Amino acid sequence: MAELVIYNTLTRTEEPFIPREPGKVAMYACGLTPQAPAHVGHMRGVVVMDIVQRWFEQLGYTVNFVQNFTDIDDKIIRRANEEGISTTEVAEKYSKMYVEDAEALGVRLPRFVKVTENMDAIIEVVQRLVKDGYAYVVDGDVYFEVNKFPEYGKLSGRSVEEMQAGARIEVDERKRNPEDFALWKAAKPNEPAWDSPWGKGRPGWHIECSALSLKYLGAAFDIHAGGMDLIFPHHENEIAQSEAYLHCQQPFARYWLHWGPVRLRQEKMSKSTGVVVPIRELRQQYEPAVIRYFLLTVHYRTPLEFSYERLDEAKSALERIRTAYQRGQAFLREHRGTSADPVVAEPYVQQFRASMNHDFNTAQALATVFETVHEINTRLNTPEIAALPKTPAETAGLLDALQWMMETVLGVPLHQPATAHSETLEQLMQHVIAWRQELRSRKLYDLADRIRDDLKAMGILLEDSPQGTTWRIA
RNA sequence: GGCGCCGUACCCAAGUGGCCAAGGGGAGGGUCUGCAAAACCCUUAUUCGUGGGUUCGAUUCCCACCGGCGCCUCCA
Repeated sequence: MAELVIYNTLTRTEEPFIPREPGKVAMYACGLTPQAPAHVGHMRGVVVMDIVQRWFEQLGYTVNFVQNFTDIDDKIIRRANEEGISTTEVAEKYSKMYVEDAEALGVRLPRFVKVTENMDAIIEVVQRLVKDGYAYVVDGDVYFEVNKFPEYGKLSGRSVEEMQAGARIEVDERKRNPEDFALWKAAKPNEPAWDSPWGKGRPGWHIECSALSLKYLGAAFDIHAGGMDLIFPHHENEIAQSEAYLHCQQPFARYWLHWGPVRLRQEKMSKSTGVVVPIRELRQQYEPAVIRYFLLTVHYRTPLEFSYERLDEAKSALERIRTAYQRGQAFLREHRGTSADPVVAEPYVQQFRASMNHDFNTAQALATVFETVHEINTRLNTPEIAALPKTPAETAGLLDALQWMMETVLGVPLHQPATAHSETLEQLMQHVIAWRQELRSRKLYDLADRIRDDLKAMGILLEDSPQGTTWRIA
């Protein structure tokens, strides 16, 4: 289990993964503020974490994966006012959409935790920070005092002096230092508020992730993940307040994993700029498996440029994999009862494992997938090899390996979603194919070709081969 | 201005101090086939932004420059 290497933002190096507790992985990812439909950038994080979870499971770990919903904050309040519904309704509406989108992409859901259901835990952390002198109260607000935490800046690699030099933000006069950040905000009139020792109010953005992750995972948990744009200030602040809370006796989290941004037309996809492709819309245009495949074609830390050309490429590439898998299955149906021989597949599996163990390198792992595909195609394509007695067993082994790589690890289905009328449609197609075959045997090729062209226009592809005609939906 | 990342073929994209610099998409040629599709074979980087340095040897390490991006403000 020790062969996994993870890039840790905290040390800026690749480190062997050593769990806090043998056989177990505790991980936390910063979720989103549910106030708008999720876009492709959000889904990248979701898919990356799903892959991470799946790979840990393949390595034999039991994974405890927690993700938060920031279900109360300024933007949710604004949204609630715009839509004329309550903040709870806003949060529920968009959380639900997010979960649906994630599930559509084949993601196994983490344990979701909400800020509004964990106020006690949050207040408890703030209280202790005030008591221990790391935080101070001003007019019902509570601020964390950055100067009290000497290691501030260790994640993002900047010093407090540098930040002051480059500060562009307006300084709140009530703060002792410009970098101090809010742990608790006093309620303004007509805002949702919770009781606290400092009066009615609600938590600051950073404190919730600290409180929730510590509550559900405990100190020094294994992996804290998020988008790269969260490194500063969000994660930097989380470390400061959490380690202060832990009296600097233990680290907050041990490995910091950050995925790269998704860009659109050379700009980061972001709600605030409006440069977004909502995943909802994209799902209308592309099968979720294609979207997921597209997200895996690049290493998770590399920025990913979104484009429809890339998605079309992903579609073609995935089709190549699926075609090989389906051909292989058809071949095996002619050789019922063969048990899989894993020997031929073994080198591919090993290579795939090595890629995944090297910081979850899915882009590299996909190269191995294609080598496996090539191996399968060659066997089926070469009559002398296909006729060998051992070929069915070896092919079965290769198909098992392919399925394991694609479906079990990468979570990309090898079958397209079944159509609603598949039973009827299948019967109909068999008739169409038979009639067309009749035309072909009478050499009425223009009629046969017209049928094929018409079906193609409908999105149904006919493929003739010496073994007969097959059909599939494009 | 500060911190950090990146620049590999027509496009996307892995990667390593020295074995032919993965893989995908696209394009061209060939095999099979009535044709098409799929698949297979061949071709598409004597070279990894530019210029120096370290080294027996660098695309890979160091420095400078050019170009692109992220963060420094809410952000996945």
